[in-house]
Parts: sequence; structure tokens; C-alpha cells
Amino acid sequence: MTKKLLLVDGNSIVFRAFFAMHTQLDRFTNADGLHTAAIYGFKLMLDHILADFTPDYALVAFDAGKTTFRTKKYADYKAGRAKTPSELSEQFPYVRQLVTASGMTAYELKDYEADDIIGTLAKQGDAAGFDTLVVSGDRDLTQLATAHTTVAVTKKGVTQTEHYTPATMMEKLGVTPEQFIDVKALMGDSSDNYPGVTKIGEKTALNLIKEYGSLDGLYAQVDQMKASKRKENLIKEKEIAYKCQDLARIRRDAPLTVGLKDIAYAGPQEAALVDLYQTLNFKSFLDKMAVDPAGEEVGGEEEIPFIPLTQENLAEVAALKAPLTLHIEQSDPNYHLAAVEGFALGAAGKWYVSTDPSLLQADPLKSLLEDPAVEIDLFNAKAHLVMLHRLGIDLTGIGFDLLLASYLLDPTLNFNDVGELAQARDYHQVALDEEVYGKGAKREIPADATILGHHLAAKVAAVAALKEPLVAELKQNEQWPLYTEIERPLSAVLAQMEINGIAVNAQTLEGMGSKLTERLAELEQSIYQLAGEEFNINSTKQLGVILFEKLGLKPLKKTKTGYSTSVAVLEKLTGDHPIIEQILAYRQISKLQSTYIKGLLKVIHSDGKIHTRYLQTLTVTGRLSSVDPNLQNIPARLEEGRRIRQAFVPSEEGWQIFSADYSQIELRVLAHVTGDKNLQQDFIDGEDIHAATARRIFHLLPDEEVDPNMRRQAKAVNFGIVYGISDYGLAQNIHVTRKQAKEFIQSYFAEFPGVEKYIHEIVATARKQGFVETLTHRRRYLPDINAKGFNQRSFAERTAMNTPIQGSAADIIKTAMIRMPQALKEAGLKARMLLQIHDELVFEAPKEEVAQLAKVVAKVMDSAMDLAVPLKVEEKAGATWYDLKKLD
DNA sequence: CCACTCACG
DNA sequence: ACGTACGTGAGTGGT
Repeated sequence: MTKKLLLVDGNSIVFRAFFAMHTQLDRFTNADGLHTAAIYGFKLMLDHILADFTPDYALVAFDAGKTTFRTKKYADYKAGRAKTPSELSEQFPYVRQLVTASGMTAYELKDYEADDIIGTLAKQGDAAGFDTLVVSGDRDLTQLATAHTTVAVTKKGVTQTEHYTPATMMEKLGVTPEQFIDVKALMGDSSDNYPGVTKIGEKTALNLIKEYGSLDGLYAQVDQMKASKRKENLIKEKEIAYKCQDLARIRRDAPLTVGLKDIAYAGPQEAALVDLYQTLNFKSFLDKMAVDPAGEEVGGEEEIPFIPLTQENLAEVAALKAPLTLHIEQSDPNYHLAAVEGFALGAAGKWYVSTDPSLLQADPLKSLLEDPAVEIDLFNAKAHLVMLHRLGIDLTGIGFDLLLASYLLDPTLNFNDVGELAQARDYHQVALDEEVYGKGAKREIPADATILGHHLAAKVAAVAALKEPLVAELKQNEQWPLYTEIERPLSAVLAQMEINGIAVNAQTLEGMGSKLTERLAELEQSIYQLAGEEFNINSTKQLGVILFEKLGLKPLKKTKTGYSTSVAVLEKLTGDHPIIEQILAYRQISKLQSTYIKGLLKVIHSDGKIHTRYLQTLTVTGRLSSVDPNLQNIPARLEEGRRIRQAFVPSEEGWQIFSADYSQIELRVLAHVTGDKNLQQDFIDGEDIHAATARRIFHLLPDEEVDPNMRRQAKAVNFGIVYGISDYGLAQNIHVTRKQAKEFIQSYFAEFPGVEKYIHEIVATARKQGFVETLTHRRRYLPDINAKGFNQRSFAERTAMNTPIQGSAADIIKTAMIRMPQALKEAGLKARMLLQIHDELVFEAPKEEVAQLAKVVAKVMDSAMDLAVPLKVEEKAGATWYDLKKLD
């Protein structure tokens, strides 16, 4: 058997682990206040690799200190680096202990970096005929790849890696590992503070090395290059290039004091590991070793005890002391249709479990669930509200919703199951649904009632166990009011809207469908004729071949996998060939047919209505999303698609559809949060906001008219501001040069200085605290705000800007929604709220109620939050969702 | 299971 | 020097 050698770049992996777990920094400390997140992440990664690779020899290399032979040669190398935060540096000694306790050698060498230790040993490994795996968070190490050395670079997180061999490097970058050094020589490395050649980035560097083979090859022929700024730079900075080459090259001959024979992998040293885990308070790793935090042996996966609930002992639940914890297991994520597989309920460690939903409907259990004074804790309140409603039970006293709480603490984490969430929180007494039920088509409820019983009991136990820490975190984040006053009451409002559903006329849809089928057939024939052959028009791959190879049209844009055939591309080709128009029409109609006609017909329930599900814990900004079906993207912009809305009708005779939408809510929020006086004044004056913006940025005189093109451009600038502006993006959008776009933006900032100031401040805030917040303290972490990749960092910066705007607008409409049912009731209205589409609420109401409804709804929406500018609501009513006409 | 395209705010 | 607008869900084709 070939021997296997594992070489780990300790420093870079620990850094990665630290930043990957940065948002959870506070959760990972031991009893002495030592931060442990990076140690934890490092261990996860190590276990992953060891399980995967099973080495015979293993070493983890660390950097020895600030000075190395590189800094001695070049004073600037790695200069200007931010100091390692103390939360991280304090963890390194433990990482080394962990390495040793894991049976591996930890090693550092004066004057050398970890890279050089690894490079040297990898070379020795190759010479000895070993298979070597190098693991690092740094892509520079890919230069070490050979036929027998693979380099694994961590991707997002720590446990996912991307493997580089000479072959995959050639495929991905088009250069050999050796050539990669020369690429670095030209492009430099900003994090290590060596510049490379001016104006040469990764793309250009790769192309040059591909063309000339090497740095030497390039300079041998540099005189023959055609005259250009780049040529000048290359010649002028030849010395720099070679210096950078020297810095980038990892040494393969470092004077190591260990050799392969010294670094045999010894396997985990249990006693040392247990000791260390106890110091660090790593409960989950102790669990895995079947040792409790005090050092006592426990039976690894302890099953949670439960009491089978039956008709006979049902009365016992009346004696349970609130708060109760409840979990109902669904057969399917769609709780409007799912069957109840079983449920668990109890308090203080006493868990009753049953598979018989009729027990829920029997007293005393039913009364308990319907008693507003009895607090019920659970995971996903809305699902429980809907399912219990189907059983005729009106759940009232919701206390703690684990799913909702977790979402508010970090909306980027998405959990579908108690087990996933619990494990992420280091609670390991509950299995994943996937482990118990299997996944996909193989999913099955275990026939053994005891297995199911333990699993459901484990779920309620987990909800109960996680309540206190999550509540504490919400309070610490100033998010408790957001939870109790917005999200928790909202879940009941949403449940009611979903239960209401919206009536859809299937005949109307079918009628439209047959017309569309005819038109599709015509278009299809005409496209085949123009193409000269039959093909699948829906296949972008086949379409690309027809357009760009057979018909010789110009491929204007590429995607990862081939030619782009998106609308933007096709529109530019209109006029070059008659087939283009036909394809655009085909696309439009086929979208309507498959997504909206067929798609909606499939999801009409037996009551003739569509019952969507709003996902309350999905988006990172705080908006809702809608699934099964998505009722937030029913066509509106184009007339042909808009007609789909004719099928959405009131559910009762003599009723109408009524809709109220916030006008320009995001720009109003912008005016509020930036405090910009000019923007605020424009809203207070109540003018057309895009026209007002145009007046300002184009410096129009008071008597000059705003022409439609100016207004259009100003509107695009306004959108751009909300999205986190860039000249490039704006230029793309309104088809002007980047220079012009830049001028528009500068002019905008000159007119709205408060907005410019806000943008700088919010980015600085994000950098400092690691997250941004909305008006209600809804939070989003932005770990990439300090990323070294320009793209990653820029994206985080735009997000820092956009999230408070989009998220605060979501806060406002959510507040209005919560107050709506009460307001309708007090006004004695029968109207029902049916849909929310981000800035719009859709209702159905008796025709004679509409005028009064308009007043009530406007008042609730206007006054939802007190901003520095007025909120404006536009209202419409009509016989169907299509026929809405403005009121007033 | 991912990439592409396109529907919405 | 880098190379994009922010946030979503669904249908289809192709591996």
C-alpha cells in the first residue's frame, strides 16, 4: 500500500475557522472567558480530513513569528497587516495542544512560514513515493500540486474543500502549478503586501503566463510585444516582478529538524483529548466520546424517555404546569395538506407522545391548547396554527417559537427541522429527521412506535432546552420587542391569511391555457421553419447552437456553460434575424403557460382556493417569501401576463378584491434613515419623487419641464441608490457610458449629501460591529465586509446599504398587518386580508364595504411607523385582481 | 442536483 | 486592479 502523508497549514486554517464562526463568537467561550470558536472549527476540519484521508504520517505547520527570511529580504512583505485580534491569538496555544492530542505533529521553524515547511515535506513525500494531501485556506499553496500531491483549499466554512491537482489547475486556471508562481509574480498579493506589476490583475497575469509560458519566457520576448502601457509597465517593473516571484515561491528545501520518519500519525490520544475538551467546554465532542463534561462515562446517544399518551391517561395532561412544549410531526412540509404523523407534548422533562391526532381534539388537551393563559412553546408556530385549525383547534397562547427566535438571531441560518437547529447550537440530544426518516423518495416513518416516540420526545425536549439561551440572546440583541411585538403576532396573522386562501377561477385559467397552447403551436412551427430544423426551443443549449452556430448570429454574452440566450441578449439581436422575435414571443407565452396556467391549476385546493404558504423565516432582509405556489410573482408588468390576474376573484357573491400599496416605501425609508433634508422635503412636498430627483440632479430651472427620459434616468438612479449604487451597474441599466453614470451619481450625492454620508457610515458600522440593523433591530451579519476579495467585499458593502432599507420597509408593512385584523374588527367590517406582496396588501370585501375599508386600511398602513416623512398608500378595488381601479 | 431563464417587489 | 445592481420562487433541461 502507498503510504499517505497529510500536511496542514495550521495558521491559515485557524484563521478561516475564526472568521467562518465569527457571528457565533459569543457562544464559543469556556468558563474562563477564553474564546474557542476557532479551536472548535479547526477540530471539525481536522476530523473531517482525518476521516476522509486516513494518513500514515501527519504534520500541522505553523508560522514561527513576525520575521522570516522573506521579511528580512523585503522589508514591506506582509507589512500593514491588521493585528491578529486577541480573541484569536489566545486560541493558538490550544490549537497546538489539540494537534498533539489528535496524534499529529505540530511544527514551526524559525525564519520560515508554514508554507515552506509544507513545501519541503511534500517534496520529501513525493521522493519517497507517498500520496500527499496538503490542506490550507490559502490558494497560493496550489503551486505545490504534483502527480502525487493534492492541495485541498477550504471553501466557505471550514469543512468544505476544493481539491487541486495539476490536471484540475490546468482545467480551472489554464496553468501548471509551477506557472502559478509566475502568475502571482505578475499579479502580486495585496494581503501579503507585494504589488506585482502595475495594472496587472489575475486575469491578465493568467493570460500572459499562458501565452509566454513563464516569467522568463515573457521577458525574453517582451521587446517584441506591441507598444502599450502594459508593455511599458512590464519593462519598467521587471525587477519588481522577479522580487514578487521570489516572495511567491514556496521553499522546498527549508532546513527542517524533522523528517518523514518523525511524523507518523499516532491516532487520537483519548485521555489528552478528554482533558482538553473539558478545559474548552466542548460538550459535543465529549458526547461523541461518551463522556459527560464532568468526566463521567455516559451512554453516548441517550434516548429521551416518553410516556405514550392514550385515552386512558389523557387526563394527566391537565396536571402539567405551563409553559408546555408541543411538537406536531407533519408528513409533508405543506401543512395545508400534510397528515399528522404524531405529536409530543409536555413540560419539565415529562413528555407524552401519541400518533393519534384525535387526542388533540379531546379535552382536557383541547382546552389546554385553546387557553390563552397557557403558554405553548414550539418550533414553527404558523405550521402548528394551521394544522391545529384543520383539526378544529384554535391555538392561542404561543410563547416561544424556536424557529422564529433563531431566525431573528441570524437570518442567514435556515433550519427546516429541530435537529438541525439544535446541532448548530451544540445540543446533541436530538437526531436529524433525515437520520430517523431517511430522505427523498425513501422517507418513511419508522414502523416501531418506540423509535418515533423517542424522536418526537427528543424534539420537544430540545425546544424546551433551547428556550432560555435563545430568549437571553434576543434580549441581549435588543430584539425581544421585535420578537414579541412583531414576528410572533405576525405568525398568527399569516396563518389566518393562508387559511383564508384566495379564490381562483379554474375555468378562466383553462380558457386562457387553450388559447396559449394554440399560439405556442404556431410560434413553434414558425421557429422551426426559420431555423430549418426542429429542436427543443426550451433548451438553451440547443437554441444556442441554432442561433450562434447554424444561423451565424453574434454571441454577445457567454454563461459558464455556453452562450447566453437571455432576453437582454435576444433583444439586442432583434432585427438581425426574424427568428429572434418569434423566440422572444415563444419564451413569454411558454412562461405564462407552464408557470402560471399549469402551475396554478395544479395547486387549487378542493375548496376552489389557492392557499399559499408564507415563509416567515427565510429571507435575509426580513421580507416574507411565498411558496406552493408563489403568489408574490403573479404577472403584472406586461398586459398579456397581467390577464392571469382575471382568474383571482372574490370568494363570495357580491364581494370585490381590494388592494392597498405603499407608494415608494423604500425611498421614504431611505429619506428617514439618512436624514437627508432635500429628499425628505421632496416627499413632504408630495411631488412625483422621480421627477423631483430629476429636477435636482439635472439642475433644472423651476419653469423647466422634466422630460420623460430624464425622469426615467432619475428613477434608475433612485433604484441604484437603494440597491447600493455602482457606476457600472447604473450604466448597464440605463444604457449610458460608465463615465456618464458616474456623473449622475456624483450629481445625486451633491444634491442629497445626507444619503452619501449615510452610505459611508453604514459601511463603517458594518465593519465595526459585523452586522447591520433595521428600524426594529432586525439584524443581518456581513462576514464578507472585511473580505480581501474585491467582489466579495463590494457585495457585502452593497448589502450593508440595502438591507436596512429593504428590511425596514418589511418591518413597516408587518406592523401594519399585525394591527389590521383588530382594526377591521373594530370597524365592524367583514373584509378579509388575503395576500401580502412586499409593499402591497390584498383583501376581499363586500362591495358596499369597500369605501369604508379603504379608510381603515389607509389609516393602519399610514400610521404603522412614525417616520420623518409621510407614508403614502394607494388603494384600488375591482371585480377581480386584474380589474382593480384607483379609488378616491 | 445545478444552471439557466424569467416572473414579482 | 477587481467586475455588479437588492431580495425572492418555479419550470425546464441536462448531467
